[in-house]
Amino acid sequence: MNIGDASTQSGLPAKTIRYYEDIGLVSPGRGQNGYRRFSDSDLHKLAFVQRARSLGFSIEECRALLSLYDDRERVSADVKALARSHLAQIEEKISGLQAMQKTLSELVDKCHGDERPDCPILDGLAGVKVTIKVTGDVE
Amino acid sequence: MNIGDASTQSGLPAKTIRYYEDIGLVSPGRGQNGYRRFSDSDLHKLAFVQRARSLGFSIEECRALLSLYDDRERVSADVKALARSHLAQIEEKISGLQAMQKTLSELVDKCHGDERPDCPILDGLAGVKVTIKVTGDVE
DNA sequence: TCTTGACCTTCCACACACTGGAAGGCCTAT
DNA sequence: ATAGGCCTTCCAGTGTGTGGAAGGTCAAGA
Repeated sequence: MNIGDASTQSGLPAKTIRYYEDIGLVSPGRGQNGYRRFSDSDLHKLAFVQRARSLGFSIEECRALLSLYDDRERVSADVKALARSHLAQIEEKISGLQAMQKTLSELVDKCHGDERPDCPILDGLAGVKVTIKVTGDVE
Repeated sequence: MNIGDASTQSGLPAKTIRYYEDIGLVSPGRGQNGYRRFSDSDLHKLAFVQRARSLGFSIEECRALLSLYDDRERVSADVKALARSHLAQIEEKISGLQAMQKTLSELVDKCHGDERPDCPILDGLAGVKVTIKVTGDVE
């Protein structure tokens, strides 16, 4: 199977597959014409990596997962530990993004968004403390 | 003010400040000795960018925000549109990460995580449909 | 047989936003 | 005079691909 078909079947761009070979994630054979030949096992690995990447695992984590996958002596505790650590990273990222979302949506809500230059978003970014506007007399 | 103090006051590493000058986000003057000299206005810009970056705005978005900040003729609608578009990107990222979190935590929950090689996480990555184990007779 | 077009190859450069380090100049205090 | 801490520039690397150029190969049709 040539790279085009491997690409179709794994859902990975041919360029990406070549890159994965470059960094040693897969090692397809070569035909006499120099074309890469992908075995079923190569294809499985590509699909495996595709799924792991889509769950946000880094390339190095994919490499570790692949070697666990290949290892019949593996202990599932190792896999679980890797997955949990990645899960924790995902959760941290979510928290960070939610904090951004909160701050930013508060600023966006305060901005009237009309033709005037006055803008709480820019004020917020400039470090101006946004004060609550009080209507009424102040002593 | 030299770069070290600008770094302390803006919360940005000196390296990053040099990089920001490289790409034209700030343009500090120079002293006779060749050292960068940061004015209050430079410092404001650095702090502005620091805050915008911490809200996840890209460098190009920061550049746009800075130029809106500098522009007395700006309309707040432009700022709001930029912020909203960024907010939408953040929310998309959150959704993507939450989907990963869901899938991954389901797999992690299924994995007993002991000394045996058997592992639903690897099975999931390999594309094995995880089936519900039914106890009892099957006809 | 020749041509066309789709496929494949390698190699180089770019994207983002820094970060590290080397080599060397400058400034202040002892 | 020397030490150290600051500053300068320049080069290279991070991670994960993506784009494009230049050129080889293959199968089908005229």
